[in-house]
Amino acid sequence: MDRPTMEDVAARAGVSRALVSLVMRGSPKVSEHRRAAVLRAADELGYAPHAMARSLASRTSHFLGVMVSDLHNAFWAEIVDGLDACARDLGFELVINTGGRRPARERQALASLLSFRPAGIALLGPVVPATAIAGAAMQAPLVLVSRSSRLSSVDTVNDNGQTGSGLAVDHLVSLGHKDIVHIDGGGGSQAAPRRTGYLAAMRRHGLAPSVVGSEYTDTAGAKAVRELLDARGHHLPTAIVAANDFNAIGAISALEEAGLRVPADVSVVGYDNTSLAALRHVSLTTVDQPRTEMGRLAAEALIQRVRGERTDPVRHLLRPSLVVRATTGPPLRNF
Amino acid sequence: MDRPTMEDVAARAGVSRALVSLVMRGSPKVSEHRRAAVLRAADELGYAPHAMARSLASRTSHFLGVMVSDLHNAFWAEIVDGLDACARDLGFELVINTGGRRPARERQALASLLSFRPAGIALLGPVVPATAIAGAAMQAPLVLVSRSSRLSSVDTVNDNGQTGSGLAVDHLVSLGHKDIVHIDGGGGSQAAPRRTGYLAAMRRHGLAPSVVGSEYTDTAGAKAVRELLDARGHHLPTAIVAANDFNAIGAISALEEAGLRVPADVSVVGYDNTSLAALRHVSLTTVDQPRTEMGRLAAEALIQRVRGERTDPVRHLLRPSLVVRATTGPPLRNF
DNA sequence: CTACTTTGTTGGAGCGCTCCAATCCTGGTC
DNA sequence: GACCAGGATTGGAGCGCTCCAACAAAGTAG
Repeated sequence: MDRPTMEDVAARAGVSRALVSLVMRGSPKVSEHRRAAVLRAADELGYAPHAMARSLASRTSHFLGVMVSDLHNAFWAEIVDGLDACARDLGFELVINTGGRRPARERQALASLLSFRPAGIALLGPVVPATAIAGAAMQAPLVLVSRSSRLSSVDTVNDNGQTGSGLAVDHLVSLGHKDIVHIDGGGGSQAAPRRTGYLAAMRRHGLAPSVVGSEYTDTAGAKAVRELLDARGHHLPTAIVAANDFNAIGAISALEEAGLRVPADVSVVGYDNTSLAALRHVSLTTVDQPRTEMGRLAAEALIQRVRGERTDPVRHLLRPSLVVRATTGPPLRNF
Repeated sequence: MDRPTMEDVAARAGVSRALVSLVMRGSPKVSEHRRAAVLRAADELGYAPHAMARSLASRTSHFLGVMVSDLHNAFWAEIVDGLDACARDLGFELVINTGGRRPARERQALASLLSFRPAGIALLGPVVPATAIAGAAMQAPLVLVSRSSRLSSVDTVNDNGQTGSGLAVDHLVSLGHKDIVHIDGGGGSQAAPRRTGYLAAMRRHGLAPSVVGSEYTDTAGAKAVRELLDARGHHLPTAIVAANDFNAIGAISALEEAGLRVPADVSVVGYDNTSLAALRHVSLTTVDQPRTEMGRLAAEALIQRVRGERTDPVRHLLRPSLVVRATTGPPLRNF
């Protein structure tokens, strides 16, 4: 398992170690003759550069550290796709980590990422305190996805949750709904703007808003609906704007268990357009965040900073869009 | 962004660089007095060790490279959980990568992981050719999850797909089903043993097997059912053993669209027990792989090799279990 | 034919750390 | 008070690489 070094390659090719280094970095100032010899020697020896030694010596690195808050949620996978595509185009690799949405573990994960001295750091939906982010931002260029910050040293990429819930409400109103309830995401990330957007849209349409507290899980969604059923009796709303897709699916289950049909009796809109929503069995009307684009913008922002092309912070606020599927329709009853 | 080095800490604490190194590595042979001084200096300077320099100098590393074939599939997230928990216990960190199920990209991802000289490598459901795996195994201890290998230098962790499908068939037979169809996963990983297990179980029960070719997606599952409907007309099977959960959900949608009820008309069993299956709206009877355990065993096997405690390959073949939910029941009709 | 570029190549220093042999202290012992 | 064992501390070499100044070789111009 003792892998060959540049020295070995150099010896075999009959050149100096520095020349091998030049070849490995694709320098143009190497004669074709020598380049071929070095490449052949490297190949014969099974030589592959040592990334650590390289970045130690050059005091730069060509990879970005990415901390994904939750590997279980495929939502982040598409952000990573965008991040990866863009980073790759610009000559960077991705090194991923996770903190499992637990602040203490995320802190460790962040420290571990930092200990590799990446060119930059992307935090996807982190739950660590702002001070930890500020600390990390002092060590490397940093971009935040799905979380905002006022620090001038960090860039952020978010979708406009306010606009998103607005789209959901507008859609329902245009179908003829008037009694629309919002099941909210509690303290979850982005729950606040979604709630605000719902309230603003209802006000804009001259309708009375109604918010039920909940969380980003399907069981919480089901629970919220059951509470709604208990509280409102037969005066159920005709439509629900759920906190996110999981929550929406829980809500739908509870509605169906109560003998109500979706969308005939109650229309439901989710948020996030997870792969779940697209399943034909679910076919959820939902708000889509341009995830790949978000990842791409995050990588771009990060690399601009890495290259020193920009020092002012960038705040991307992307426009979500509505994906209409089978869980919304005109209200068929009038309680 | 010029971070402090050991030299800086040493200067501030009034000791030598070597002593700082000892403190950082938690050596017992440092006086409490000095240790405290070093720690304080490090804290004041915001010093954090440079993982690369450390592993370059020590020629060992304390992290494991993990290539996840597909970040979109939460299945792997739980394997990573197990891997992470065990690795952490034994003093290792995880560095994650992905190749998006594309052989070329996975190759790159593997090379990139290797270039960091990790202590070991875990490949989760890789689709790269066996030769690439053999090559990687020469560079670092390697464990394969959800993929088998005959190489004596690599360890493997798999669930017993054959047993798994057998459990599904047994369950259905015990409910009274006789006409049980298997929708298979085509060339997908683990599709073959699942098919074999189905065939063996049907034979064991003296029933006639019937396999429909398909893939690991919900649209493929739906398509397979529609083909079944077309081909069999009113002679539909009373139960289906699907390739995996996604496939099962597609199958259920297609059945429902055709006016059939699940499980009243047709029972459906999935495979993998993804978080999807547990959603109350889905509530799919499925075969569970002990994922966390698989991750744990993978980490354990890897670290044993890293430590040189073992050179013989280990082949873990875990016993899956059946999770009965709402998509299976006794057959209510006799076509 | 000498002086000056240009192009290709090289040795050496050094990145931040670990590891080892050598050194420096203590306190205990006779 | 000299001696020693043992622990605590240190300088130096070196990990595999990059970078730079220096240099050799081959043109190019005067």
